[in-house]
Amino acid sequence: MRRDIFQAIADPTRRAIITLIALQAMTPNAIADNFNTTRQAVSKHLRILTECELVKQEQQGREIYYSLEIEKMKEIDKWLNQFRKIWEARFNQLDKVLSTMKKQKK
Amino acid sequence: MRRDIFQAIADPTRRAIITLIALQAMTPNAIADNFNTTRQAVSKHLRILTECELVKQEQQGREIYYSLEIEKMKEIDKWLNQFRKIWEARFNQLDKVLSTMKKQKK
DNA sequence: ATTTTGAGAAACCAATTAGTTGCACATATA
DNA sequence: TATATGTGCAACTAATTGGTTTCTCAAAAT
Repeated sequence: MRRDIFQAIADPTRRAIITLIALQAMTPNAIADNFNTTRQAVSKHLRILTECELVKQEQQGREIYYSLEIEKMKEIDKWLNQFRKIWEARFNQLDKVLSTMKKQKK
Repeated sequence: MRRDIFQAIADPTRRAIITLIALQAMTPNAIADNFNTTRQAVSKHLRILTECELVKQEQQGREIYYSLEIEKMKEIDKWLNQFRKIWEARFNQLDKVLSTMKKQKK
């Protein structure tokens, strides 16, 4: 069962977890407190996020702190890049149209 | 059945379709030729992509041309923005300062 | 006018998913 | 030492998913 980053962020709960631990590491229990679900369900999400290396863990006594592997998020950004080129090209075209309109106005 | 853009791009075939029609509109049959699957399966993917407004269609005789709604892709970029701030901060080596502060907090 | 082609919709199926409950195990705390 | 707490894992379930096959309909081609 190959885990994929796009599949990982497809679930709204997982996206919320990602946002939650982006700035500070948290334990599964602390994370679960923020959702209307059980700790075990959160644990499963964390496992999926860990499998695709979006999240790293740090054991501290009997607690495990989970935090975001921010570098991995860049992969989405990288995929988006091909489309960014397109929408920037469109914007430049619009820019040309607008400047042409301005010239005609004069 | 609420359609969500993140769920839409979770499937690898759908991501490939998006890339395929990003630059030029294509018919379902033409799209299906590029994959090892039936036209009907592609048709289902296109329905999902249409439902979340990632794709628009243009009828031309009995053919239907599908093309990417590039503006919608910006929503992913918008969501990524919160993390972009973090990785840019990390680039400025601010992360070391922050993690030191967190440890002292404990 | 008949046949071919392009396409969506419905019914069905196997696989996967997100969630639950119950368990085991290690680490704190009394 | 006995108990409470934090966690992961396995088994199970209901819902969803991606795919196929079959059907219908409309537009082109013969």
